[in-house]
Amino acid sequence: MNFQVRKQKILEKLDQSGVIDVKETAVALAISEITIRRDLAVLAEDGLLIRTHGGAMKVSLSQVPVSFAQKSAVNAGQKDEICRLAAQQIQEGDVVFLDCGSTVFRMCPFIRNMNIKVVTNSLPVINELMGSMVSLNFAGGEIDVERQAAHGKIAAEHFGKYRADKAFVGVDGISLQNGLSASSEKEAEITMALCHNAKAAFFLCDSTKLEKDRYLPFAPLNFVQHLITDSSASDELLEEYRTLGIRVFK
Amino acid sequence: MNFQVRKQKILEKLDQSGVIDVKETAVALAISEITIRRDLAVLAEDGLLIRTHGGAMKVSLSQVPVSFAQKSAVNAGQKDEICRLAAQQIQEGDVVFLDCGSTVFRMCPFIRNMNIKVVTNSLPVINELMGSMVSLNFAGGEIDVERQAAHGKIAAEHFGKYRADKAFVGVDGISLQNGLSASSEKEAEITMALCHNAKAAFFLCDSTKLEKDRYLPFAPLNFVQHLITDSSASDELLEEYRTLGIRVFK
DNA sequence: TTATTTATGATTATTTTTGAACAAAATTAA
DNA sequence: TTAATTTTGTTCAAAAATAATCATAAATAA
Repeated sequence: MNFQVRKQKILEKLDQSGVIDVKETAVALAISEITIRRDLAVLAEDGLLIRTHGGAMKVSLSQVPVSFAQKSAVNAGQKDEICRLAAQQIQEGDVVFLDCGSTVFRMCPFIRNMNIKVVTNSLPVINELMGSMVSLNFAGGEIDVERQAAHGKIAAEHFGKYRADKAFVGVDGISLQNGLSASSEKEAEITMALCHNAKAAFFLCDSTKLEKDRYLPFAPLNFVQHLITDSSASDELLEEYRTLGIRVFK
Repeated sequence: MNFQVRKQKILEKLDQSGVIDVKETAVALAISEITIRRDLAVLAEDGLLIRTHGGAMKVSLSQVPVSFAQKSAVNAGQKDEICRLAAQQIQEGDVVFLDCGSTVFRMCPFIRNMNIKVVTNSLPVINELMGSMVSLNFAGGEIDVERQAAHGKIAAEHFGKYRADKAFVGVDGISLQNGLSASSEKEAEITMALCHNAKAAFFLCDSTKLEKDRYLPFAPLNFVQHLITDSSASDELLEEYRTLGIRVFK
């Protein structure tokens, strides 16, 4: 086994477990420890890993986290439908707020080539739009690892510093009776911040979330101006929303 | 069997397994090793494969990673040395500012398992530390795609909202005569913002940047309290920095 | 045909890679 | 802290691979 093969195996193992051990690796690759050490020295010099006593640790260079991409694949068909509609509302030159939901994340492919400015608290959105035509602005603050987004007072305040033409927010729950509801205070706070500082707010809501209430109601239905949903939504129900003055896209 | 036929077989085998071995190939093609070597030399010359000691590998296997990772891998050995020293200055519970340079990025693996709070304007740092023990806070603002970081007034102000125990910033240039200098105003602005709001500022500077001036001087040398460099730095030079009251780590 | 070029193989010197031994350095345990 | 253990760096030797050189066989041209 030559160096090239060993290099592959070492990096592969490192990528899986994060750290490796000289002894274990020597046994695994059936080669002497001194050779493993020399290999690690070369790889460390190339910046592919960081040498530690007795082994090495990885420099994970995965720019786009995987977990979020997987989650956003749930109900992909319906979400894409909604996102296409949402993207159609955007015009060149717009300043757009995007929230950190998995639905809104899927708007990215549809707006990549638009000459617009996006302000968002979502790291996946930033990562996804990096290198696109879109000019980016991130709402700073404490990072919520699970949601991969900035939350809290500072993040909410950030949106207050800008004035957007349009805000696009995902909806956790909406009902005729109780209006908007969220599964966490963090979500609700950011949603309100986005909407207050945008000329128009578009609520993205796939049909499974219509007439669903979450534990925290945070805004009455008349707060909603534009609602975007998918083709599976019941027309009778949407008509009821329309009679309340909400513009519904489907 | 002529060269054309052998070439086909060699490339085919290489495509299947990724790497090949001179001896095996010689046996497989029933031809001498020296001829195989000559074949490989020709193919390597044409860029169809990469010659290794004892064989060859596919071109795709030797491909380098993405842009920021590439940059952070330059002088990786020296940078890691510096970063290890830098990480040793951090204590559990600290609030730490990290800037967006490629040197500071390499601190990440050393602080992953620390119970600290990191405030940074660097997206790679956030991505790298996501899912670690570290609590994260991103300095929002306009995103500079090239640097993969937030810059400008808003980002600088963000650091002003917090008080850090320690700030770690990369140095573009430093000299006894002209102090600190940067290659862009953006860099300088963020550096100053970090340092002003931290109890102690550590300047990370590999030995190649010592006594180098960049086009924009932005702070005198007495602004520097702590300087961290690598073992290649000249002791006589560092002594001069020390006599000026700077604490030098090496 | 013969002369010339080209491809291949064998031999040997050189270089590269690998492993072993042991002192130095770093880490861990006491 | 000091002592014990582990890991690493260094030096050297063996093994493997390569490059250089020359010789032979095959293909090509005159």
